[in-house]
Amino acid sequence: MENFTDEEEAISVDEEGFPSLQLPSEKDGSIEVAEDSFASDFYRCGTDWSCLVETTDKSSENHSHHHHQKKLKQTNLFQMWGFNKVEDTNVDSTSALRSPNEANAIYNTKKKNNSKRPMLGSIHQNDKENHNAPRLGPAMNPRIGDSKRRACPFYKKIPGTTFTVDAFRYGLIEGCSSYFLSHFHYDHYGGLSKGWSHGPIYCSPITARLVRMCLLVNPSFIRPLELDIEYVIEGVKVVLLEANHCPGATLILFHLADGRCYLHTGDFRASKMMQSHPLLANQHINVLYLDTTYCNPKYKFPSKEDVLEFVVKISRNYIKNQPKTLIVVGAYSIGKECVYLAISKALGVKIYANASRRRVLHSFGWSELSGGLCSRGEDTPLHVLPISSLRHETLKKYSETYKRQYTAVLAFRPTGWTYSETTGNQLDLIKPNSRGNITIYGVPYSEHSSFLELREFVQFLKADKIIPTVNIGTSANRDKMQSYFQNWLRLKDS
DNA sequence: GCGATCAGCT
DNA sequence: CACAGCTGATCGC
Repeated sequence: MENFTDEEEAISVDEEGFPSLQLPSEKDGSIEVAEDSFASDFYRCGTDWSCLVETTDKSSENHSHHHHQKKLKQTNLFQMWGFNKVEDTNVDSTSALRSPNEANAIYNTKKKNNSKRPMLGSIHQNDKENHNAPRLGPAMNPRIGDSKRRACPFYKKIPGTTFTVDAFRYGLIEGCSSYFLSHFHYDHYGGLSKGWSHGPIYCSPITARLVRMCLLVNPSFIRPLELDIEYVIEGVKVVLLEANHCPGATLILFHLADGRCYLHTGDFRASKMMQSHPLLANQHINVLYLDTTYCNPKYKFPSKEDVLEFVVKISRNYIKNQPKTLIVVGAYSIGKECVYLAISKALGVKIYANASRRRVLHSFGWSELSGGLCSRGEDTPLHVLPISSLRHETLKKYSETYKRQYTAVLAFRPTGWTYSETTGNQLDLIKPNSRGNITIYGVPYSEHSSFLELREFVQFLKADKIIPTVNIGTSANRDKMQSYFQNWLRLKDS
């Protein structure tokens, strides 16, 4: 995922998504720092971004620099970049006029699968970066000139190339001739639709199929790349690697002609397998664009295998005690298939999913999964439902349909993580939410790296520079993450 | 009228 | 908390 949640001080940026440089021009009034020199300075520096302060600007960081060093490093840096508090005079004037959204969605029984919605109900309509971070101000959400369109943020652009990653919601990006898509989740493909015409889209074969099937993008723009194969695109060697996230998700490795090497993780869950991958094992990485979703020590969760084992164990127990139990697994779009597949295999039952979901699941070309699907809910006690319907009321209503066959409902909500200080790694401490004959388990089946997995990956890769791509909405978060990276690499080296 | 985008919410 | 959206309202065309 990629989102910004916290508030951010208002910051100004240029049209490239780089923070705008508004240096006090005491020399001659003209700012001579060209955009690319700024960009290259940015990318040249290591994980210690503060080196930019010294090399580029000395005037704006003179006072109180020495005592609060740690705290002010990035603050000063961002100040240097023009990340100053500025008045947000450019507020979208129309937004103030909009009537407040009453959001009174009590019970909407209207059916919604009849329209041309691409896949599991409606899948492309909203935009997380937009609404979760509108107060980022123009910072990471820059707008181009007066228009309402945001500019592509700098960390989605691969320096030294004409490539961007997961940057479809910015219209035509100047200087971008190839658009990479790391995986098929809304917050990454947002902006892609039938009318896309801004350039070729490079992605894995599975993602390519989904882009065509679900978004109806013109196939002439879709360029599937096999995993683990080196392609040369505009003089840059590119390889997609398995990301261990959702089906079709990839890491993207860029080998520039000048020898520089960049790795973009998209969304991923770091694993030991990645460390033995021949293309990563002995590869010096200059810049790592890192999925930092759980880059905080409070996020400790078990391996996928442990969670699957737990889910299977619970399912078996329920069936044993209550043979007439309907098992429901929640899922949104793609991802977490293993949860219901594991139950299906353990209990020897088929998996029911609605037609649109089946279409998507079949498109993976994963025969084990395809073979386990069935199209009639009456034929199996294992159902996949949208995660939004995993609530007591909804499940109760749903089970009414099958009341002849089932007297109880056991539901699993693989929420990525279920936070509980005490639970931690110990799955057995997970308490289900039960009401009547409906039981809902939240299980920490994550498709992002845990804090420790992230640390291990970073220490393995030893990239010169790390650019986090998630939770970067506040300078406090950015500072915190950079200091983790520094510690991880310092302790490892010395 | 349609697709895209918005705020609010989970 | 924050996963990866969902929903209804509104905007631009």
